[in-house]
Amino acid sequence: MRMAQRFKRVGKSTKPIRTSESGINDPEYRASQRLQSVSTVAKPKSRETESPKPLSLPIPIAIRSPHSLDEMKILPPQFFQIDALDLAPRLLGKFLKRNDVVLQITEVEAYRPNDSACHGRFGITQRTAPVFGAGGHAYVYLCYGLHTMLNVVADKEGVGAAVLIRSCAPITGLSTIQQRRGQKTEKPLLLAGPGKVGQALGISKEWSNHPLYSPGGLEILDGPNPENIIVGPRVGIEYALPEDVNALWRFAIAGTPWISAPKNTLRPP
DNA sequence: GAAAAGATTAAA
DNA sequence: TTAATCTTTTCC
Repeated sequence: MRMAQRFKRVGKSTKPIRTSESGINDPEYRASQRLQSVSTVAKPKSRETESPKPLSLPIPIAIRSPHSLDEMKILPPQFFQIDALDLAPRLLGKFLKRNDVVLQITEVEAYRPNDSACHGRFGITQRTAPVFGAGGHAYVYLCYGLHTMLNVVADKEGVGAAVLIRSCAPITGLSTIQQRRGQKTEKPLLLAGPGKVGQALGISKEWSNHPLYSPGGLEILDGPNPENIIVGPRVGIEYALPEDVNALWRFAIAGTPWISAPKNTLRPP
């Protein structure tokens, strides 16, 4: 029943992704992004025999060397204080860190003001207050009475916007992740899905409003920008207005196996 | 106060 | 396909 509804509406819109206008104002941060960013321009097709699918995201240097993990920089508050639609794709490739566990963000969704799918649509309540706070905090809530969902609050204070972390790739602390998840696998079953991310990080709604830019607890560290991104309509929001259901506000790293279901609604922008 | 529904998951 | 499970929001 719900499955049928879920697949009924697949976004056919060709509306281009909104690109950053205001962007990040900190010049120092911009410089560092330039240095480490990988080209986002699609490579020209040299041969027709080439595989149509892009290869998996290259393994970040940080994965191989714990030493370089120590040098990874925590992202400043201003990184998050932009439109959720700009922030969402920028979070791809970044790292979530809690003690020994480090996850790389592979799939996200943007939720914004005047968005009938956003939890902020009823205004400030006890649960949603962090969504209206300054960008860079966590918004954590319980879904279906079972699952802990982690969002990154976006934009300025007073704006109700956030980015849902839907999937991650495990980087360090695999055994801790497996223990918390109750799964011994290393396959995407381990971390592809928003409830799984919250469980793997061992967080509860008590973590809502936690600052992600402060050392200690749960942090977001800088990471490489993905080569290519795929987009699609958001998942599980059939109750929303059609224009919001159809908006292509779900983003994922192209080629990564760490993507939640349904995958067939994602495609190049 | 009661009731419905939910940004889901794993197992059958 | 369905049960699990409980908080939030709405409606009477």
